[in-house]
Amino acid sequence: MSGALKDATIRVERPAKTLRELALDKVREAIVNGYFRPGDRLVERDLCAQLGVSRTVVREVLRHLESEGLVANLPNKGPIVAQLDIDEAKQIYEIRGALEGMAARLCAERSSPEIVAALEESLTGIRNSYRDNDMAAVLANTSSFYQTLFTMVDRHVAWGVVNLLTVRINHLRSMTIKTERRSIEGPAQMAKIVDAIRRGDGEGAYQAAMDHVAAACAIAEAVLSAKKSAE
Amino acid sequence: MSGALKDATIRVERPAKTLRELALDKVREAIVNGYFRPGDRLVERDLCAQLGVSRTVVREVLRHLESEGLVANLPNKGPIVAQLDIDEAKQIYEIRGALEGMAARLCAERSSPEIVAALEESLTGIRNSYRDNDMAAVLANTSSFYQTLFTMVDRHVAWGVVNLLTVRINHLRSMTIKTERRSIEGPAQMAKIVDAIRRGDGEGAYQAAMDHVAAACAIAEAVLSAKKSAE
DNA sequence: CTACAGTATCTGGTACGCCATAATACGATT
DNA sequence: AATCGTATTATGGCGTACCAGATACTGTAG
Repeated sequence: MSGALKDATIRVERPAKTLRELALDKVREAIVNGYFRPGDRLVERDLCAQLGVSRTVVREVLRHLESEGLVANLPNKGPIVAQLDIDEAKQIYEIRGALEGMAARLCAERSSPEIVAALEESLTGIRNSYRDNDMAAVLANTSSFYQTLFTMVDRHVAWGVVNLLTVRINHLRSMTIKTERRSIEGPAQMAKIVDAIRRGDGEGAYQAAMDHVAAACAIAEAVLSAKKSAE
Repeated sequence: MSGALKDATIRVERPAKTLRELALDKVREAIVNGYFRPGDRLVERDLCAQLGVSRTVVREVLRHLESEGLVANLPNKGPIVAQLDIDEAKQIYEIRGALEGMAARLCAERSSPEIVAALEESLTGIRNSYRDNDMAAVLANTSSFYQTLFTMVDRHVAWGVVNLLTVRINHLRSMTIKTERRSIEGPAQMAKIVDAIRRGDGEGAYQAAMDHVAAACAIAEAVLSAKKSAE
């Protein structure tokens, strides 16, 4: 084989996604962005019709979402969209704080121009998205910021955990970022993380990451209790 | 209805476990305790025969284990028992350290006789199990120790995460606890956690928990590299 | 208006069948 | 004999049909 043609060059890319994975993504997205509301029943045969797939696939998808914590299963009644109570949300924020703080500290300890550059790119993305009032993009870029934080120090498992937990509080996240002062304070707090990493200040990065999550948690708590008293 | 007969008294207790859950437990256990080895293919129809359930159930179980990280799915080849590489194991220990440290700190901050008593009970269980050379009991009691740590401060979500990650390194755990000095050092390190909690020393409890996990990680690393060079 | 029986709905579970793909074995052609 | 193409097999992916048991609903009889 010609040396000029690397294997990767001609490799045919196949979607390779199974129907199950497609359906999983669809349903997860539908839950996350509120098409299915918490407490809604997820009737298997209805989902079959809506997704255009068989019950076999739907059931596997529901199992998967169940183990992700997005779907709860009532015995003899069937699956519903999981309710998120305020205490659980706080716990999730707390865990995120611990893990993101850990990742930030690691980034600072092995601080490098690449890490800083990658983080600043995400941060710029967030600022631009706020400027354009594109909240979906804010969320996506925020995720990307944290993903960078974890993957730059090869903490894929921790990132997986954070990601898993984050989908469960996604609708909270979309509410917190819309809060008035969040568009200023959020990026400012993240900039503090990056600064500490640039300085190689592990403890500072840890604290800054914790502070950022704590702020998000506080807003979420306010939003949730306001929503509850409104009901 | 007679007041003397409380509803709960006559309630017929049903397993309430679905076949799926039973099968899930069986397969998970089979993987965890080594009946299926890492890399083994898990052929659906074979599992049906071995478990005595239908393919639907088996498939749902495999999906579930996949999202737990115990099973990996090779495209166009099917599910295999996930391989655990050393780096991933280290990451899992690191996360456990962060979360168990967090829980220990919380326990210390709201230190109470109940918490201390519950932890000491588990600790005694561990010491007795070591004395009796019952390694399965050591594992169970160690889990119970940590479960207490988390549930005493109502951190069920974090406990769930730790539990999820722990099954993936279970065979490592069973190797580390068999190590010579672990029977002395392990309980000693855990006693330090309890002491710090008794004193209400949050930082000390955090450090002690981190140290304990770090020690386990070091042993696991040694075991793994020894095993690798033996191959 | 209430109690009860019947009915519809839905999940849990099973069985079976079809198709696509990958690997392997086998046979034919050069 | 080496290689190429084809048949077979193993297996996963997916769909459908069916049944049992629990629950929710509904209409009717008393």
